[in-house]
Amino acid sequence: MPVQRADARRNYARILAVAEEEVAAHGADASLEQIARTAGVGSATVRRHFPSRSALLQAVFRERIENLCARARDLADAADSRAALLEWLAALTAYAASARGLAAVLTQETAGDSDAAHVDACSAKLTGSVDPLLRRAVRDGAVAPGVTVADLVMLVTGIALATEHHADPASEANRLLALTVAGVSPER
Amino acid sequence: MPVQRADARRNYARILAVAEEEVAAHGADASLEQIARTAGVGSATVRRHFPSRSALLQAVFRERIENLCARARDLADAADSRAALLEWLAALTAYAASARGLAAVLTQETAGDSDAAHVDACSAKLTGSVDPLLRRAVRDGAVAPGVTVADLVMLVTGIALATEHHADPASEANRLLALTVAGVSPER
DNA sequence: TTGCTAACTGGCGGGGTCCTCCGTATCTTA
DNA sequence: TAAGATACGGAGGACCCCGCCAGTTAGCAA
Repeated sequence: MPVQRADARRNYARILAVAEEEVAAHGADASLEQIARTAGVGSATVRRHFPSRSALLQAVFRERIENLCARARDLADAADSRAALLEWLAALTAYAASARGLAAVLTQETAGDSDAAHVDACSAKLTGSVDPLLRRAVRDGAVAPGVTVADLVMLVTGIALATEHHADPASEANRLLALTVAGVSPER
Repeated sequence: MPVQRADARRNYARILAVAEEEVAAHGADASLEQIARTAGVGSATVRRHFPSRSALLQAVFRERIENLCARARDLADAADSRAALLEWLAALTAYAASARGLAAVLTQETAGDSDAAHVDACSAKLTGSVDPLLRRAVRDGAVAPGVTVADLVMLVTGIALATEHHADPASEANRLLALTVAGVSPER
């Protein structure tokens, strides 16, 4: 691949910018057609750059995911491993609850769907960055062994999905996260 | 309304039966058009009996919901209130994970959506039946006060939604439920 | 039994989306 | 600047949801 053509790069950027707004406004099932129209390109061009809907969503949320990864790395050597993990979970929850569609991407991803072959899969990055955080928490006895990053991500995205239609998603998601962390009915 | 006409009742039943299969096969966003075709009625007839998609889903899952309610009532005076609640949660999880679409209905419902005016809203029934169970668990100190049935339902439906695309939804949902019950990182 | 009437029905058309194909415009490189 | 590779976008097919409307039918009354 002898580098991408200049106009292709331009269009890619345009589409991505429009898609961000559109997804923010209409959630994960925003109209690709509408995005193409607003971006002033043909619908085929959108499909060319983003073969599937989830590919587009992935690109849209890439930056946010990166932020979360960076956050995880920052927290990796905090004094209190449990607090660090919880803080990160809160951040993830806030993102997932506010950015409609992020949860949808992560569920498909985490579930190991069709185009998981996509190199820079969001969840893969997340897993890589958060794993140290989780490992420390497990080592310190704050989290039961056997719990994986994927588990945590699924729980949070589940919460985000379930609260999506709620009146106040963010605060409800927080409530549920707290409940999940503390346990609905822990032994003893 | 001088009672429903006989043919209307017949069609209602036909549509419902077909819808059950179709939803089981294609999840919550099965094609209404397809349902109409298979049932041998016009698409308008489907719409007439079930004004919204969620109305149809509600009807489809009404029976299952009733089962869950009955289960809750049976468990209401079990010896161990905690075990009873957990057993019920497991049942709910199993239902939500196996019946694609049930989770979707419950999330919309629990979130207090548009047509919540619908008299026999699924979640309303659930709440009514399960509340005693939860109250006892709270009284016995197994569950923190302030936790509502809606919270529990949202958690479980969230888990179901998040695991929907997973390879083995049922077992994964179970894992996550156990984790949620025990707490990801309970204090002490 | 025989109308009558209101409830019920099904098809049609409009608007929208997704997806694919293919002739054409544009960029890159020599 | 000319040739070739690359990307573009519109047309068209398939599907779906939705509202409307004229025809049909079930159930009530005489």
